[in-house]
Amino acid sequence: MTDSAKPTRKRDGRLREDLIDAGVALLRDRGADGMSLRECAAIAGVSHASPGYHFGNLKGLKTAIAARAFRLFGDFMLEFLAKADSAPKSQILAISEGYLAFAESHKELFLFMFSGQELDQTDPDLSAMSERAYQILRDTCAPFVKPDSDPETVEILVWSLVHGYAQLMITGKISKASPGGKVPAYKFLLDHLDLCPRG
Amino acid sequence: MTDSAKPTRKRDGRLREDLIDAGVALLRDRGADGMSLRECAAIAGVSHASPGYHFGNLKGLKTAIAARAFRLFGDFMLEFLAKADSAPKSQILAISEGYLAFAESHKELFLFMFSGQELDQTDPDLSAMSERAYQILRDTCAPFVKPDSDPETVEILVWSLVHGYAQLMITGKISKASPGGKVPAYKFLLDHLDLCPRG
DNA sequence: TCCATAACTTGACACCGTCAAGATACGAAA
DNA sequence: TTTCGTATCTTGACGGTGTCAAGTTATGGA
Repeated sequence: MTDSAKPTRKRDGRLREDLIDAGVALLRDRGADGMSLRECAAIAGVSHASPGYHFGNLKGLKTAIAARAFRLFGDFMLEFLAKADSAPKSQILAISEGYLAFAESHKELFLFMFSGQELDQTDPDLSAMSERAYQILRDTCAPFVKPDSDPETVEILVWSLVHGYAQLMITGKISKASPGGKVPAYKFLLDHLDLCPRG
Repeated sequence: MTDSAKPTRKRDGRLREDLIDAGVALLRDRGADGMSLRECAAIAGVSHASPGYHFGNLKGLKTAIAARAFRLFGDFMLEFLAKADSAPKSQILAISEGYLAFAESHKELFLFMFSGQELDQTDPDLSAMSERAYQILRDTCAPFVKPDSDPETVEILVWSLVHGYAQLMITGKISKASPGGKVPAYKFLLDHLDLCPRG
């Protein structure tokens, strides 16, 4: 027997991923308001009520899309981390570069994730992927946390700066990029944070 | 004759404000997805197509709501500025307190403004009100801009920190408030910014 | 008095999310 | 091999939504 209640019919569970793919594509092409269960169904080539079966409701599909987005988001940061040297400051810069690269190359997803959409915050996939992303930040900030200090302070400092920069960047409010592009501009900002690794 | 094409009929232009009021109320009570042209019309006591006449389409109403929100947002910052002493650092803290007070007391509006909603960015009201809000930040940051430096650097630093903090605060991601509440916690963060007023 | 027009209504249309009910196909059981 | 249970998907319906066209009403000016 199969070892669990895994889907066994028709598309063998492939449809769920296809529907998320369709949702991501619609999000990219038409924005959050242009995505609908029925349009996703049409793109995936199934009937209009099929997404409802798999995701319960629109909120369910949006939650699945957000989970996928957070996974990709974490992947970006890990990828840049792996390419950087191990000095704490370099690592901070690396996750920031990953953060900004994701925001720029997946603008719609980035806005969607942080736009206060109605999502099912109890969904295990979504919470696992967003926890994972936050843990990457937490780990990278750890060397800067002073022994008897709250880790949250450093985390909020770094997160706020990079997130704010990303938001201003993708909404076009950062007009004049520094010579050398946006990452050098961000690095310049980062130098204004009072951060020093302990020990 | 009247001096322009000002509204002269029936509700004498009061309806437009009533519809925005209704939209703000719906936004507060049911979130962005719970607001509709038809529901606003019902609350204001007019027919379902009346909002379309005044705002063109849903995007138009959302734009008008965002403009109102930015005005209120600026008012908050100005109010806190007026109560603070004139030392540059105190002024920075004051607009930050206004920023955080607005985010906390008008959470739905705050999320709406910065959620990448489809808004008509060419709308004169919206751009005037968001420009005004940004100008308050700009003016307050001015004393910290070094003579041959880009003002944007300080502005992005301050804005990112307070905006990131606000976002984390209202989405419940800042768990343990410092003793004394959230503003002292923010002030503690602010001290980690490498800011010093020029001569 | 008449008229142009702003302000609003009515009615229609396509699209949407959601639900109930039916169809289908496959693994397991006999 | 036949039967059966169930996961998967379809069909059809419902009320709600944005938007448009056309009609109505009221008012200030000619």
